[in-house]
Amino acid sequence: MARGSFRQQLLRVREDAIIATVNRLLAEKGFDLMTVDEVAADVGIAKASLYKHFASKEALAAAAMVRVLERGAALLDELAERADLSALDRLRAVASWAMEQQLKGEMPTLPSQNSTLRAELLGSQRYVDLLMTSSDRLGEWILQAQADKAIDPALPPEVVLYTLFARACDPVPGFLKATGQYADDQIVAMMLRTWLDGLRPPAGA
Amino acid sequence: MARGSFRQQLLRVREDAIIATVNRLLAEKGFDLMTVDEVAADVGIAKASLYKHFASKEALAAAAMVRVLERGAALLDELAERADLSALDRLRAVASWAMEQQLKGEMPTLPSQNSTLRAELLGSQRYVDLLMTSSDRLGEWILQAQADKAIDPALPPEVVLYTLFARACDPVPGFLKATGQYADDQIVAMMLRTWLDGLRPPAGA
DNA sequence: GTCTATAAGAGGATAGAC
DNA sequence: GTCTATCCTCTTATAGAC
Repeated sequence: MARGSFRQQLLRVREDAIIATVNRLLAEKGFDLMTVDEVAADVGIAKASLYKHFASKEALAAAAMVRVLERGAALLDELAERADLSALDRLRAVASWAMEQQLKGEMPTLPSQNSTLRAELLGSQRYVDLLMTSSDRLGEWILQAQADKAIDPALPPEVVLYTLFARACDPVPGFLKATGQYADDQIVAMMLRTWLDGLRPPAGA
Repeated sequence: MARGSFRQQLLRVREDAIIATVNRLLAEKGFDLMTVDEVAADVGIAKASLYKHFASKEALAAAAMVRVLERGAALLDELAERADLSALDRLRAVASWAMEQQLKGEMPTLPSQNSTLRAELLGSQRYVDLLMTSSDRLGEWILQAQADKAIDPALPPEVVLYTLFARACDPVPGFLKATGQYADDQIVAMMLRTWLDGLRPPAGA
C-alpha cells in the first residue's frame, strides 16, 4: 500500500492525535460528558479545524471505536498464529487485554442507549466489518473451547461472547482499583478467574 | 408513624408518580439523555411544578435511586427471615431480583463518572444509609457462604459484593433479550449460573 | 486547513401571576 | 403548588477571513 504524500502523512498524524485524545476522554468521562471544545483544546487546534477532520461528535467517537477494534483485531491476528495456545488461552488473553486497557484508562466505552450514536456506528462500514470479523473469530475459539470441554458446551456460544465483550466495560475492575488494595494484574487475574470458572462445565460432566 | 394530613398524602402520591416516571426513564435512556421536560410531560405537570418537589435533575435521580434501594432493602428483610435459605440462596435471590428489575426496564442506573451526580448522591443521608446497611447485610451473607464453602473463601468478599452490584447493571441480559431467543427467566438462570459458578471454590478444595 | 467569531438550539432552572 | 413564559448557560456546528 502506498503511503501517500508527505502532506497526507501529516494529516494522518494529526488525526491520530485527535483520535488518541478522543479515546482517552471517552474512557474518562464517557460520550455525553465529553465536549468537542474539550477535544479541540486538548489536541491544541481550533474547534472549526476539528470539524474539517470529523463531521460530528458522533464521528469522533466512531473513529475512536474503530481504532480500538483495529487494535483488538491485531491482537486476534497474533493469537491465531500461536499454535502453543489453546482456544481457552486465546479467549483469556483477549479478555485480559481488554481489562488492562480499561484499567489504564484507554478503553473507550459508549452509551448503548444513544440512538444517534448507534446509527453513526452502524453506518460505518469499517466499524461493522471489524466487529463482525472479530466476532466470527472469537466465535470459532469459543466453539473450540467447548469442544475441548474447557467451556461448558451447554452454554449458548453467544452468552460466552457477550460476557467477553461485557468484561471490557465492566465497572468492577475500576471499583477494585479505587480501593487501592490491588495492583492491576491482581485485579485482572481475579476477574479472569471468576469469569472463566463461571463458564466451566459442571464438575460431574 | 403518623400518616399526615390528607393534603400531605396527596403530595406523597404525586411525588411517587414522579419518581416512578424518573425511574423508568433512567432505566430506558440513562441520566444524561433523560430531560426534565420529558419527565414533566410524562407525569403531566408543568416543569416549574416539578421543581417545587425536587430541587434539581440530580435530586430527581437521587430520589429514584433511594426508591430502588428501599425496595432492595425490603427484599433483604424478607430473605433474612427465611430460615430455610442458605446464605448462597439469599445472595442468589438478590441477584435474581436485580436482573429481573433490569429486564423489566425498571432498574435505574447512573453514570459513575458524573461527579455532580455523585456529589448529590453522597450528600443524601438516606441514600448513603441504605447503601451502607444493605452492603453490611450482603457482606455477612457473603462471609457465611464462604464459611459454607459455597463461595471460595480465597476471594476477597468485596469482589463478590461488587460483582453482585454489577449484575444489576450488566448489559449482557439486555443483549440476550434483544436476540429474542430467550425468555427473561432463562436469561436470569444463565446469568446466575455463570456468576455463581465463577465464585465457587476450586474443584480440588 | 487553520483561525476567530457567531449562529442555532437544547435543556436546566426560575419569575411572577393565580 | 400549579401554571405560562422566559432566562441563561452550555454545546454542537458553521460562516467567512486568511
